[in-house]
Amino acid sequence: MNAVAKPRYQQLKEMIIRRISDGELLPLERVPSENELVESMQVSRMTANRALRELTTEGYVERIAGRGTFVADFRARSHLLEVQNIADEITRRGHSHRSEVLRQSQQHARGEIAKALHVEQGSRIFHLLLVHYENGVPVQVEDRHVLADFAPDCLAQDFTQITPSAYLTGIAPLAEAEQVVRAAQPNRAIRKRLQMAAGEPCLVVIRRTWSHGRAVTFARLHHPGSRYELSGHYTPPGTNKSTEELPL
Amino acid sequence: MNAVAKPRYQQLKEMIIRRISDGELLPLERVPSENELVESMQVSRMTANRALRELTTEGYVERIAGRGTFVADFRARSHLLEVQNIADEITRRGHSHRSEVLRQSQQHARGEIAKALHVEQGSRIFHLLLVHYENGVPVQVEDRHVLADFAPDCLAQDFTQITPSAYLTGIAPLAEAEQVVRAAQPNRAIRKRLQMAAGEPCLVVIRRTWSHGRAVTFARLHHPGSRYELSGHYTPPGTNKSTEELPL
DNA sequence: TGCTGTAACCTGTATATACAACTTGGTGGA
DNA sequence: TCCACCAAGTTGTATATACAGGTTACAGCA
Repeated sequence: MNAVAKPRYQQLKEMIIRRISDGELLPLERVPSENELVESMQVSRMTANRALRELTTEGYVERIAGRGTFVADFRARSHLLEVQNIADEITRRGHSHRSEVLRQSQQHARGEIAKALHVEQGSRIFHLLLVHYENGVPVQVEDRHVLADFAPDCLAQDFTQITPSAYLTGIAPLAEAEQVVRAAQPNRAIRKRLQMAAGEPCLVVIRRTWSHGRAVTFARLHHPGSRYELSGHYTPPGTNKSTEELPL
Repeated sequence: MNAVAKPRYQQLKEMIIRRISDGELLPLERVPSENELVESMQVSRMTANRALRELTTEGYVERIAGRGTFVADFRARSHLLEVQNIADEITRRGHSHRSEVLRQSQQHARGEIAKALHVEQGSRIFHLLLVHYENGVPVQVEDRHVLADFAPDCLAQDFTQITPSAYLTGIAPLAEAEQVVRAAQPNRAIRKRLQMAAGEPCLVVIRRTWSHGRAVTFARLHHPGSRYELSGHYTPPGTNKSTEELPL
């Protein structure tokens, strides 16, 4: 039952990973040098070296001789034409996922939304607005509308615990999806939510999903262009070729 | 132009990887201990430790405190119902692929072969017999028949450089494949080629491939049951579920 | 002003040493 | 015979030290 003390170098690694996951250390930001860790953490330089070296091979940081150690810049990658749960996608990369709910309200469908969901103007729908974070860095603003009578308990959900995508999949199988991908300049609100630099474009995915023959949800997903990409997967019938690994 | 000397620990790693890839060190066999490397390679124990430690995380060896370091046992895994080039599959795992050509001759189709390829008894076909090695360990005996008029220059190919699968794919797209998987006891010749223990079963894949509406090749692939498995991939329409990671 | 050299700091590698914990085989006593 | 104990060998971790080589900023000189 006694928890044996974890090795010192492992503690250092976990401490740094935590600071990255919490967003305290942002991509490209400087990580304490070996000598700084020697002083602040009371370890030998070789122990600090091992911790940082392993974090390098694990992809958390990058090291440049003569300059220092920096949080690795990651570029998220998703699969074109596959319905993805962003939380799964992020954890599959070994990163931490967190989401923030900005809006979770009932509305009446208007204009574009009503048209996309094939419902009458004024029909009851739920509006969700979330920001998804990968290792503390925002990677997606999810702006989603859901047919109210498809998911009546939508307002009672805690979407920091389960993503809307996972929640909706749990209600009924999502049989068909249509998505459009485009690049666009974000408005000020989106740019702020994604902590994007001025002039940086968004990758926008617009997705409509059908269940039991009904369009049930319509989502606009904004991703920061510098940190996200989609890759395509093409399988000719009977062969095993694919177009993975698209160039950036 | 001057090649700077590689680090000592890197030289050690490459030396050990080479001995594994050459088949000089077989799976589960003992690798020199740190202290033995200190003596034989004239390095400090910490350097030997780093080399062996990194080989562990890279999957080449396994270490057991108090016992020693051993070449990792690998169990090859292929995808069910996907036409695979075994050389690609092996190199994708980071292992080295080598193949040995045991037979490359012209024959006349008889019985089962003629029937499988939908040709008349006595039609000209080529017969290929190869053994594929992963890190020096045999993992597949490929017994293949190819329609002669589909691949007229088949006898001129060097199949140690390009696998029959890759060569045939290069001639024409393989549009359709049918495969049957079964477990069977190998005959003496197969057992010897695969260096299998007595009583160990084979996983046998029997594959027929069509191109341009014609069955062009028929292959029997024998794998040692203890070192090879297939995993299945199932994707319901419109969703993203899969049955990867089948239990052994 | 512009350039050069240098000091300070950084990572990368290598060694010697030390102790802890685990495994195995053998020795010796009950 | 059986069991307890110990010695030897192994990996795992931690430290102190040393030197090589890259980068940056700044002082000082032309």
